Amino acid sequence: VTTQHAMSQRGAAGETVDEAMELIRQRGGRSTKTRRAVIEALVRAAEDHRTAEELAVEVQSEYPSTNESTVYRTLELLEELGVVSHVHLGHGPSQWHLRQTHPRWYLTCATCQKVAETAPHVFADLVSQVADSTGFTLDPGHFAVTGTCAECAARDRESAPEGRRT
Amino acid sequence: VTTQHAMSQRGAAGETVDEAMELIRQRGGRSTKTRRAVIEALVRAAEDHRTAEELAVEVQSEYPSTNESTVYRTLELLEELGVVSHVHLGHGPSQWHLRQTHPRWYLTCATCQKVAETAPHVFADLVSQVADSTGFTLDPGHFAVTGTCAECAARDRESAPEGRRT
DNA sequence: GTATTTGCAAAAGTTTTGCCCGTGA
DNA sequence: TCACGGGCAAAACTTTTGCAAATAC
Repeated sequence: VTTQHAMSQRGAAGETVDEAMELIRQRGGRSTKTRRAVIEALVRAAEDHRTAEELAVEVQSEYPSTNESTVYRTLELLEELGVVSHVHLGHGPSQWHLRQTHPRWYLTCATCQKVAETAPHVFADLVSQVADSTGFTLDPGHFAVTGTCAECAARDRESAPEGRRT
Repeated sequence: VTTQHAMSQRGAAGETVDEAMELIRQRGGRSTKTRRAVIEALVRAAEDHRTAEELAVEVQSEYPSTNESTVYRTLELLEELGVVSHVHLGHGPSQWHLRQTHPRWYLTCATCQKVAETAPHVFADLVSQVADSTGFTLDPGHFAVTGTCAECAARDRESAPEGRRT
């Protein structure tokens, strides 16, 4: 799930953190070590995702008393500020990441749980067609689209061409 | 969320139920009143969705002692048999329905929770492009795609053109 | 100094599991 | 008969909430 061009979110890594803290302050919030540590952990994750629990563990390595509920509250705040987003990749917990400048679609294999991302242009026509026919503006990255990856499809084709599990 | 052509799943309503019970028996399972009642409730739901809890309430009106865990176990069994599917329309509980012969995509408005369905042809190009570029066979109906409906987009445009909530 | 954040503990919401009795074939 | 299914209670898992103590400004 990791790709290239790691942290070109909005300048260098440190900038992202400082800008986020600045946004919090502008909004009347306070700049705390825990909040900064959560953002830093997400910057380190780069193009990867992290669950709230994983972030809590990471933050705790620096500030051991950090509670998971604080991480949840911080993520909620950062999401309101547009700094982070969460995506549902499957049946497990939400996955968090810095908000991307280029939205993407996530595909998860219903059989092996592998996650693939797709280039935005693949969806461009779809987005405009849906907008025209239904008035909906699609927000691609919030729920993954499930499917079956090439390998699992090949394997399934041999054994049981019946039923469908997810 | 209800549309026309109610129960043309595979023949008439009763047939669907009998066929499902037959599948259960073929597999070595037993034909019980509770299992039949769950399928009947889904047939009555037609094109609509039901949560496990809603199904439990409905079944309990006929068999009051029915437990929710039995409904979950029945749904799991029926899903393995390919009779029913569940879809995640948003952050709430799974939504269940008879497996459709025509798969569809669900769009949920992240702001007002409204659910729209789209004609499959809108996604046809997407499905083949994704297959070509990634090898994934998309299974459209398992996770809804979120977005913003026309009304909510209009309302948002007036007040806060900033941030993004979901 | 005081409003905001945090840790802690408990609860909420959905789904799963263990166990033992009841039921279908 | 006897393996399978169901009721019940408890647990698992993720997330939210209330409250008092700690912290930022």
